[in-house]
Amino acid sequence: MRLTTKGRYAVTAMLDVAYHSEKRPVSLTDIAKRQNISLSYLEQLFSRLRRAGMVEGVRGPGGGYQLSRDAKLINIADIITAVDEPLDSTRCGGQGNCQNDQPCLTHDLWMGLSEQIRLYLSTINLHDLLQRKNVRRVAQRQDRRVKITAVITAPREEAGAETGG
Amino acid sequence: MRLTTKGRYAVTAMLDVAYHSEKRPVSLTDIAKRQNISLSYLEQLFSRLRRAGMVEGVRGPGGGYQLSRDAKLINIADIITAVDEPLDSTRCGGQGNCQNDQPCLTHDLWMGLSEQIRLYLSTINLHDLLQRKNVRRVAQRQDRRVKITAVITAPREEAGAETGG
DNA sequence: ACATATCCGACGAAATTAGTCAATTTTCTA
DNA sequence: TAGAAAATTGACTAATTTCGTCGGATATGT
Repeated sequence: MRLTTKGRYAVTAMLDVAYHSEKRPVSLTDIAKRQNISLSYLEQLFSRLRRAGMVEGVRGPGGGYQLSRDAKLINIADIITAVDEPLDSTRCGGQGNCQNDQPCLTHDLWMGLSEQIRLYLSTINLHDLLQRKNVRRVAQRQDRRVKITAVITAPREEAGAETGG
Repeated sequence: MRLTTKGRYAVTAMLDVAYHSEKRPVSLTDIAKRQNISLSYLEQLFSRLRRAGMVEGVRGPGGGYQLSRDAKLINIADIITAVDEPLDSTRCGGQGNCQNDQPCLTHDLWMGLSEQIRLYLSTINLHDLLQRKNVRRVAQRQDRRVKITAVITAPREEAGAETGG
């Protein structure tokens, strides 16, 4: 279980989808604005998330992504492993070939740690996260800051007060 | 608490010191051979470990490094934080400035995870690790494979069978 | 004196991560 | 049917980190 910013972005984006996709799919453009992640990078991430069966893409205007199953059934560990390359074998992680085809001195230690992390993150699912007060507060702040493109054919409005907080 | 190969190398090297330094200091050259870590990289790591007060360097022939306190009093979390830059502030780790001076959506989640990892690694010290059967077995295998420079003025021996496994 | 070995800092290559760009396909709406 | 919205794909680039090298300086045992 590797921990990189890639995985963190993925979890953040999935949380955004879980929070906003009850009525309609969530476009990556909206996620990009709210979460300050580049659209192109989100495309990469959701390509993997989709192939991992965690989200479904809906094409065309008004489309976007939505969870492919209940938020309670998607835990954080799943999301992270979905977007990170499974290069457990190259590093000391997978097999015990860390030192000339033999396990290195601390092989078991890192295996145990990896398992600990996985266990911890497996206990947390998207639904749980959304219940947390801090998460909801941040999500509401983001919604206020960013005018999304929810109404499809709405006339272009001059959204004032962009710079303010 | 970041987890990189740097930290893994440091823990491995410290474990090597703990295992071998009961009688005399352990030279970085020996660690390099046993653990397959480059001497120059070890110098970097031990520079930090020394400044963190975990090891003491002994100069001159027969010198090397030894633990500065009992192996029971050195835990894994300490070692890793000693060699890794404390760039918690730049990443989402330290303050809550992950998104425009505000905490990002998953800030608390990563803080909690970080704490979990730290707690887990704090419970393991070098002495504990050395008691593990797998660790001892690997250490003994390494000792057989590598002829160390224990005897200072020993005549140079042609150590054969280098390419094999 | 000399060899061993820590100590120190700067440098550079290789690997990995993060992010961009360009193009295609699908689907909705008019 | 045209046009726009949006997913989908893959190659490419930039930035960062890791890993390792080099050249020295200092200390110390024989």
